Amino acid sequence: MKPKLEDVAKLAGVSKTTASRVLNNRGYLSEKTLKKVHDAMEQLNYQPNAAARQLFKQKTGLIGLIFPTVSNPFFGELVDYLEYELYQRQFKVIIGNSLQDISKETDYLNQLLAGQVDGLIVGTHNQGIAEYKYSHLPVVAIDRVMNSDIPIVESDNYNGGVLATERLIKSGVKQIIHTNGPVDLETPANRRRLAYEKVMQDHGLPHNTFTVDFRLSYNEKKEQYNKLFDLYPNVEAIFASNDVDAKIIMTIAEERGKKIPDNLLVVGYDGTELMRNIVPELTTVIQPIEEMAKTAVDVLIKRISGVQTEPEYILPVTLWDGRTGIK
Amino acid sequence: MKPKLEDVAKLAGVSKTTASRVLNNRGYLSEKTLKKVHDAMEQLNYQPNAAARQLFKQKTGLIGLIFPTVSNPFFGELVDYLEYELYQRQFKVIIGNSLQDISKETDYLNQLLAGQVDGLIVGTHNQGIAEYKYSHLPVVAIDRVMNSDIPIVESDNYNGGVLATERLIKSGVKQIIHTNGPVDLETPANRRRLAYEKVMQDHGLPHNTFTVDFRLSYNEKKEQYNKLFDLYPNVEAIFASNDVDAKIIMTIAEERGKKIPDNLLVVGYDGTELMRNIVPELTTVIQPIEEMAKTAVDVLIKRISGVQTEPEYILPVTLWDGRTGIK
DNA sequence: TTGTAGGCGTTATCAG
DNA sequence: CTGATAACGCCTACAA
Repeated sequence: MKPKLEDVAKLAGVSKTTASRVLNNRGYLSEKTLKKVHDAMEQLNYQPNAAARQLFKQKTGLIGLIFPTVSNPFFGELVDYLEYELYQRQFKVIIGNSLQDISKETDYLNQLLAGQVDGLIVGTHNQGIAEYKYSHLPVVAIDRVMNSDIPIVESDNYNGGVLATERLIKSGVKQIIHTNGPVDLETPANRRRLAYEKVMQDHGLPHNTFTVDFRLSYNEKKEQYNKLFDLYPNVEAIFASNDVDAKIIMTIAEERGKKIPDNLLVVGYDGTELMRNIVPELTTVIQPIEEMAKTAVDVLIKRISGVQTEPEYILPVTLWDGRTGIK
Repeated sequence: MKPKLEDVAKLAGVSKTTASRVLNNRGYLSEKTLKKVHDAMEQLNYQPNAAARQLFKQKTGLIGLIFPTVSNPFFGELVDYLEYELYQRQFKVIIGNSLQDISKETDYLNQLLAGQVDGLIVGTHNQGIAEYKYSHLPVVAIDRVMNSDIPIVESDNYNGGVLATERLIKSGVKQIIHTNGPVDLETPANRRRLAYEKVMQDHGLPHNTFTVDFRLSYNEKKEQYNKLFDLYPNVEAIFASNDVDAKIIMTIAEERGKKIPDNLLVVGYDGTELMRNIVPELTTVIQPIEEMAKTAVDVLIKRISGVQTEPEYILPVTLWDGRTGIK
């Protein structure tokens, strides 16, 4: 059905080898055969078979991206930039969203490690993935601690925590709550919490972190955040773990009669282009998503080519100073 | 470096054939060899080579997804569901974001048509893609007209347009503007415009559609929407082409001193989970994203198995009745 | 400048 | 129950 190189060769009246040479511009070809072969390829609408090439070359031209879900704006934008950067370097991208299933990450890994991809960029929240160890596949982690062999690209979470907390303290509020994922997850995002705690302590203020699992549905999250307000009725400010949650918190606060920023200050985290454009009033910490993507791809390509890389790449964050973080 | 089946066979003291049988649970195996081979596989941490399999089987287990960008919540959620559905059926997913480049779509296509994938789900906004014709690859389009051979999965855009327009008219406003992409793009989304025009006419009201290209950056879009207000200073309501733009319009309106909903009604389109949760006040038309993804995958699988399919699948929309659409 | 032959790793057919 | 062999489509020594 689908033409192969041999068909092209036959039609052009040459050997497979010659046809292959034309296909890859290798060696010396006479103008005449060049044209013959090109014509034949066109006529048959020939496309070289990817699997055969991969088998021979021992590389696939594919990179696997494993992230919780592209329906979250942060990961959506990150994956978008990653795909863009990789495309520039002739790589295509296989994506796996691992949020729903804990087993799915492992499953993806096992399959991808089967020589299905030339490298992996990972930013999942699941844990205990021993599989990474067993592979010699180049891997880069984004905002996620895997193991000592795997380089991490991350934004400056500690400084982000400092910026957010200090912004809130400046308005003179005392009761500032931080929301974050489970502590036991070994992620650089935990440094935001450390920064928050340190800054609060330095100012002689009490710190309280309210834990909410990433994986919860929107309704479950709303329930949790309602509990936050029940638990801390006098809360004056919230430093949320991400912008989506920050906005949900704002809505709940308003439902409960709290005006923002008068009765409650809110600072988010991530600062995606989307959120900055549709909720510009939200004060937030901007992660340099494009830079993170670029760096991750650079590092991965280096690893693929066997070049040495650093264990950690920390990129600077900035504060988006909206109306919700100051009064 | 990486062990192959032959290494496993050698270690287990059997032939490649037997090892392959164990790997695929095919035919009769004695308990003893079964164990031997399994042990060997474990010991070597064997992973079958994907390219070799693909070459032999003539299928890749991959589906290509070509969409404008996953950083838009609608496409993000859609891709998320598509990936989920396809994973359930043992397919992995290659994604291509074609928004930035016009040539990128063509490029992706050509590469993917090279037997790199077993099927394609397409939802781009670019046009004039002749390549689809030349391939016998199973393709399904989402909300996009390709050519007569390619089935379309879409939500009921016409009814969506009716719901949105009628919602606005109910509040007694007269000057209702609709925003949409370029008319010349042959997309089912144009039916929203038709519905809007028809409903307005039926009510004896004037209709005006304001064209804004999808591909514009956020800043360019803001500029455009500012022009909208300059052009129609007395606008009373806007039926926007999507929720993100609707929210941007709301922000601009408020900057210009218009209170919503008192001085301006706004209805969006898409109704993603994200937007319904972070901007619940926005009245919008909900596209059944999950159903669309399921249907698209069903149809694609049918096509791959050579089963006949309908030319068009239209799924019902619903109205999300927020505070911005009524006064 | 062009052709022949063998191999990339897997699976299926056909004997045994 | 198990093993040899050919084939999937492409690419590159090596020969001519």
